[in-house]
Amino acid sequence: MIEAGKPASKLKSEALAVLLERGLVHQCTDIEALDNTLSQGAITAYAGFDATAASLHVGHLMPLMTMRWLQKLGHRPIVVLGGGTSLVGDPSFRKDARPMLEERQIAANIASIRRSVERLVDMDGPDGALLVDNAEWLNEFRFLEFLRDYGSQFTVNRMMTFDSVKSRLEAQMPLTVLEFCYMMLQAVDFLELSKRHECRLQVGGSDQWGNIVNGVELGRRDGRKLHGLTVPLLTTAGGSKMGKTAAGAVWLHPEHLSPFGFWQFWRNTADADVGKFLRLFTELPIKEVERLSELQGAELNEAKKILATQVTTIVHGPEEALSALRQGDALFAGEGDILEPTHKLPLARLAEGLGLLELVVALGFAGSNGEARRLVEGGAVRLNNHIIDDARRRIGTGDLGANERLSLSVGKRRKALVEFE
RNA sequence: GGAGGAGUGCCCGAGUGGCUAAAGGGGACGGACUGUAAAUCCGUUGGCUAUGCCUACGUUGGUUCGAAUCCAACCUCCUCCA
Repeated sequence: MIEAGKPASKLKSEALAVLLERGLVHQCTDIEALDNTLSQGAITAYAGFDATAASLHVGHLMPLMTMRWLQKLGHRPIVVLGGGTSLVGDPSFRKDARPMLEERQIAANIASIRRSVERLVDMDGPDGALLVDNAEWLNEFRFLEFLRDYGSQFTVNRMMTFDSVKSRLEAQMPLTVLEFCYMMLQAVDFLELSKRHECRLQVGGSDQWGNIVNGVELGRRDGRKLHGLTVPLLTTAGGSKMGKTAAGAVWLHPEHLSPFGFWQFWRNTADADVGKFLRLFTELPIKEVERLSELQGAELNEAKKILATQVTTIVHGPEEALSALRQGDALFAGEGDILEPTHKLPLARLAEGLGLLELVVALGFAGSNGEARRLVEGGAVRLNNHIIDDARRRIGTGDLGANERLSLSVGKRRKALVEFE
């Protein structure tokens, strides 16, 4: 296995050297072969994402950053949104028997996700990044045809050797045919992309390893030399899976999480994670990353601000990042207020009479009235900078400050400026 | 195929008829302390139009004034034997 973050002086390709240096490489099907391929000229690489939600989240950022680096170094990224595979539904939570998504919903999700992807990779021009939906080809297959063309290329014997399958079987857990076949679909994706766009590299999370390897092998049987690369599974210094907060996932789409909220997430990084995150999620030179990581004590806070601003710039753009930085400073330097509205609500709602609890829930700071009530009774909620501990408090037009706004905070870190219009 | 054991809240796990919205721990959130960090300490941790009501201990029925707890069937997992 390759050690992430170690300098890779023996490598011929700049791209691989950078990815290794950044800590974006976990496993590779054949590192030397990939190095050769990358050093011989521009190639096309792809990373696939589920279209089950309307936004990607920070967990998707590592493969996306990998795509971004590859593009920066002259290669062409393809982002595949799994319109076809999402239709089948992720089978791993089978107990819920949740309804499989409808095509219309998936199409809406894809449109929404596209906007985030456009920021991370450059999709302009004939050599720009591509965004494709695997439903394009997966929907076209007919069952018998699929079995004959691809089913014949896979042996159950081989598929059983994959950890994802083996661990299930060893634990005597049920593994449905659907799940079992999922890796075939992903393998076919890789082959199709190879045929259609000369794609030669697939990048994914480490849980995708088996699926990726299957694609590489399917390609080989078709006379194609394909490569697979996985990014590490990212955990925080606290050992938990990264990217979840009280409010849920840290979304990339501004409608799901405001750029300021996004900035705050990075600003609150634990000391121990700062260096790792700067390396993985920013494009600062490694020397600068090292300098920043070595800051001690309270000085590290500056590094955290730089981290937050850099990542926010990549995901939301420089204006949003600067504005978030300013807001953070204003808010935490003193008794400052939020500068820009973070939420908008119709004025009519206020006229109808709006309960404080209702407002806290509407802003996403609590999942239910009960939770909001506990926060209020615990003295965590401030309205216009005054603690309100009366859960029955109602908000009226009299609470509005300048510009029809009011500020509301929950705890020290979650703040909103609500504009009524 | 046979025998036995298990399924509890976000996770782990106690509970074998009323005192159980369910011990304890983890996580998460809030408070204190700090540097918007960590560690530590304290509090909270099903929902609601709320001194009440509803939902919840694998599923569906049953016994009982009363069930997570007893019974039956089913589903799933584990262990041992074949």
